[in-house]
Amino acid sequence: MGIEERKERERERRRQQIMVAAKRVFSEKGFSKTTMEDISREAELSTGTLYLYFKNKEELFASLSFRILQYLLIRLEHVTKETDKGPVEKIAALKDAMYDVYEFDPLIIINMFHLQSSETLMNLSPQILSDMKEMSKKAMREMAKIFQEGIAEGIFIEKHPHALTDIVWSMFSGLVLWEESKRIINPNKDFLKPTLDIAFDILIRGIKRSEEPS
Amino acid sequence: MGIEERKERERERRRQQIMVAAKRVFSEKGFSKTTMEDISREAELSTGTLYLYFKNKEELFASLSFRILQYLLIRLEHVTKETDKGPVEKIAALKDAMYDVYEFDPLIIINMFHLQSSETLMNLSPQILSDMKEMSKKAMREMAKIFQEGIAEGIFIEKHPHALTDIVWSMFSGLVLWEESKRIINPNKDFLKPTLDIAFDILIRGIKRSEEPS
DNA sequence: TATATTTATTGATTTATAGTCATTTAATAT
DNA sequence: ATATTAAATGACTATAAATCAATAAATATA
Repeated sequence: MGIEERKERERERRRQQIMVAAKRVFSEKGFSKTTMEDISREAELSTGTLYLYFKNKEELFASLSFRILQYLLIRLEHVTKETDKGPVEKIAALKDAMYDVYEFDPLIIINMFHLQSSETLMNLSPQILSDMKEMSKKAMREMAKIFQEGIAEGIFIEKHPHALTDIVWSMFSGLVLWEESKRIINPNKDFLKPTLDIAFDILIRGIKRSEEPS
Repeated sequence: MGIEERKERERERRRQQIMVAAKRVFSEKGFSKTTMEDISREAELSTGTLYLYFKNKEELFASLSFRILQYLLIRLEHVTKETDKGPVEKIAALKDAMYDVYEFDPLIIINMFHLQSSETLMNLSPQILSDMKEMSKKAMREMAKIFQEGIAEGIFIEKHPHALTDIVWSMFSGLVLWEESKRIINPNKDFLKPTLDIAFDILIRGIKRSEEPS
């Protein structure tokens, strides 16, 4: 029964081949200006074939986002595992992880945030949607750990860790999108890094319990 | 020369008529699922006419966003003018203003944030683009005033007011988008208000100078 | 090895919709 | 009453997503 397995491998290969081509084109042209024909040309396949592996354009794009989220999750798990770091340092590491992921492919990240909408998500197949849901749940849970730890240690004030996670994530995605749209007016200026630093400074100050004499 | 003036008024009327129809359809179906034909049917006009008043679908949508930003600006100006309030209270009022604007038409706001991307903005005519730019600059300047005041009074820590403004705006838009995309998975749960409250609590704590004995 | 069956791929075709433009209709000026 | 200008129309064009009947390739069967 080796044939079935090889076929499965080949199928996965082709899927990856399409994703590699798609990533190239999307990164260069952005989501809406990329056509399925562009991708099929880049992948040296016909348009029809793309639809054998991905339900539609959105789903193909979502698969790329999924890979990036996978990578982010690994980075986050690494951060929470570092036992030598305290919660405050872990939040700084969290920021770095997020920023690194952004830098890895800004355009895919930007578009990912744009497509993170009901209009788009509802076009995905239940399988992919549930995979994405699972992945982001895991990432959020990982981040929440840091806040839980800080609260447990009495370093952070008592707020729902999940709410804090939502805030961090929103702040990050919001800043990425806002700085990107500011760049249209001022193409040379990129304040993402410094603004993100300030945002995290404030966040840490804001959740830290005011030191009291012991 | 009264005819020219009347014509101008009529032209503006028709423009508004289209925008009213567009708002109805966009609010109901979202940006991408709305067709220009839908809007023209709702406005009881032909498709061609829409293009006499708006360069394209994005520009028609942007005009709706523009109106909302205008309304937000008025609210913000009101907040900064309230001399009886301190900077901290003004930030709370800022949050309320933002949330009210969101509640006025959530779908338009959500889509506005989604379309706040280079891909879309570059499709707008220079006129509209520069109007939008001007409007958001004004809104940002208004918000920055609050931070400047707080810093001048020694209540807030010394951070660039414009960076703080960017952070507040990003946090708001990020939360709106994130809570919306969470609603696809959990349609009945809406945590925007409480999470926004927590976010602003943390922000205020984070920018407040720690009280020192005088 | 030759033939049948299954699976993968193709690209021409269908479908949908944004945007255009020649024509018509209405308003105003002469 | 007629000419000119402006506004509106909707059939048409262009583009791109998605489909599907036809074809090619791979595998199983005799």
